[in-house]
Amino acid sequence: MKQKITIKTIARELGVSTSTVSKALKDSHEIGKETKDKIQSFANHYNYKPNSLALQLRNQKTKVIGVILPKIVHHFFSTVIMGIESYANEKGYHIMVCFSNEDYQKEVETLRVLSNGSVDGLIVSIANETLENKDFSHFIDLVEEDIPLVLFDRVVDDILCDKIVVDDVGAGYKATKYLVDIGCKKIGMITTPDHVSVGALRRLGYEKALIESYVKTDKNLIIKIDEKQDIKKQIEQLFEQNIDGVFAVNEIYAANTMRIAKEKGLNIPNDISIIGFTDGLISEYSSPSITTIAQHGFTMGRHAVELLIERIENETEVFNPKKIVISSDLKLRESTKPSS
Amino acid sequence: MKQKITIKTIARELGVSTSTVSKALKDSHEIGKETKDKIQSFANHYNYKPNSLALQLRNQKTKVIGVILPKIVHHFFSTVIMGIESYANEKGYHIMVCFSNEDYQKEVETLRVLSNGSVDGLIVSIANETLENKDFSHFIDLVEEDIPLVLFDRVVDDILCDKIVVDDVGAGYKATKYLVDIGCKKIGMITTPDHVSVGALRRLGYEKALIESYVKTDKNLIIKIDEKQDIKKQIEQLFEQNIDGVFAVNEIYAANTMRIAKEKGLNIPNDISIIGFTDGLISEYSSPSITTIAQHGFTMGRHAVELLIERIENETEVFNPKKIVISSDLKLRESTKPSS
DNA sequence: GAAATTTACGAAATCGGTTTCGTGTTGACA
DNA sequence: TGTCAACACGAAACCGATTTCGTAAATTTC
Repeated sequence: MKQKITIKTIARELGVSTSTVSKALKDSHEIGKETKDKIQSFANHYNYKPNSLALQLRNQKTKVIGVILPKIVHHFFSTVIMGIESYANEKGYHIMVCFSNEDYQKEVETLRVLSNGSVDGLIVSIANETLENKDFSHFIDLVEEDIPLVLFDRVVDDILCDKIVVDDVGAGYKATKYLVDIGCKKIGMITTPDHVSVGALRRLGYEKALIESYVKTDKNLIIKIDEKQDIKKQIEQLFEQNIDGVFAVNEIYAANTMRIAKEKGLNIPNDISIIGFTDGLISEYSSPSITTIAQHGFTMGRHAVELLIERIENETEVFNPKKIVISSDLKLRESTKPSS
Repeated sequence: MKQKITIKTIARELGVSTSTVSKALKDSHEIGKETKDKIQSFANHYNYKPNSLALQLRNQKTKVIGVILPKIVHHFFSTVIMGIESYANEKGYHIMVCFSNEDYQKEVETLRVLSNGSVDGLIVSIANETLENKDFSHFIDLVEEDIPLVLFDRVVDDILCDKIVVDDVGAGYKATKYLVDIGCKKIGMITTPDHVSVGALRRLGYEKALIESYVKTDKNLIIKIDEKQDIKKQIEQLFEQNIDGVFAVNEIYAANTMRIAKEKGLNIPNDISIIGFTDGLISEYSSPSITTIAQHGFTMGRHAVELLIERIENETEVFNPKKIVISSDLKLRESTKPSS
């Protein structure tokens, strides 16, 4: 290993003290011009870089933001990361990305490890298993330790911290309303189990739209996907009923639905209209392309990190959790009839 | 900010020295049972966590691996990250993820910042702009500083470090050969500009397969996509010729090709067979689903981090760069005729 | 020319741990 | 009873920076 050059090396080599070196490198007026020049050119020549660990320890901050996601192979989360990283970088922060893999234990462990000083704050979207357990003590502890925390997308109210969510109810409403407006009479919904808050909220929007339109809501039209089972089989049940519209809470479900519809010989969008969630590559490139709710992941990421950095840098501020709701848009494509 | 509890706090509170506390917490035999119990239960009660920065400074290692990617909204890179994170975690490492956004300047800057001691080593896939510039001095400097570095996917030989690549030539060959075998007579290729090594290598495989099959290679059949221009328009040129097979170097190009073919009223796979690259969600969910080369991103990530950790932990070992080639598979789907 | 000020630098504390080495107290043994 | 080892703990150095404070020497001021 090549000898790393530190302030001490420079001091020894040039016969001055470390304080002098430190000051010279920051162009302090305390140091004479000659000495300064000598030190600076030496440092330059040997490509001296201050050890960031030492600085972090001294300043008691790392300029690192921890990000914990349930998974990454998912267009929405990828875009959120982009948003986080982009603004964080502007502000001189870096991000440390970890995955809970939807696993409670791994989430707890990751939180524990990251909260020992390696990061200045955390941005988290909660794992499915945790939402199911309803055990949020690891987050509550974090908040009590005054470690800045921002939750996004999958959030729970019990945790006192800033939150960024999409307007899930509104999105569900918008999608369903559109299906009603283009003439769908029997609209199915493909969603997650109830414990996943976003699924539940989108369903509320769905029901609200139906009620408003005097369409009878029917429990059999709502499929709650268990991801541990075969997804296609579960969706197929929906087709036993005579549906002419489907609202799915993510693009995988939407794509699967479309595939099944085709296999059954249905024409999209004439026989059945489909709306998905997440404006990802699948929706864009499948054929027909899928009408979808755009979640603006990049914007969410930016807002999340903005709030977090605000908390990190103004610790003194009285705590008063904010909740930012990002509105979502319906992006019309080919899987729905035009509204005319 | 709540008072953070340190070894010093414990020492003061319990009337012992910091060395005693430190030793007691690691169950050293030097400390008497009573004192140990007292200290341990105190630490436990107040939920003491050793400050990781202090440890990192002392041990001169961070247990963090830096990962720099050109972009993330891309199935292949997402899976690589998963692979890296998974094995890194097993080994007690965390990953710090940054993006170059295909930008030379940002790559240089990121490398500079991460190489000041914040990470023990780096895993990088080179930005397009850098490949175009052919300026790799920032990487070469890194290697000279003895900072462990592993390149993957987009690599260059000038940099003396471990590398993980897919068998791009073999993959191009495999895909093209398959198209020939199912009877395609005029096979187009949609690739990247030459400076992107992976594109160039896959093209070599393509040409090799054609030559072997005594098919004339034709420059007009090869489209090099400029991502700054409209992709579809560039691909459409290919259709001015009478092609009956296409090999695209990623799934976006493949999906676009398929879309254009459909618009032109061609039947897939009967009129034209299409093979893509990257076994991502688009290939899986588009219809027809796309036959593709599976790159095994997860495996690549694992191999990369395995090599890196090996380098980090056995610094003394004589340097002798390894290059691991991951073989790729042709995953048959609906966009190609069966080989029968 | 003595006092006051400025200049230019060094010593030492600090961040939060670990680790080496030293030392006072015990107990065992001859 | 004197010697020596074992035991239990503390002092201090160290990792690599920053920063406060102190102080010789040079310069200015009256």
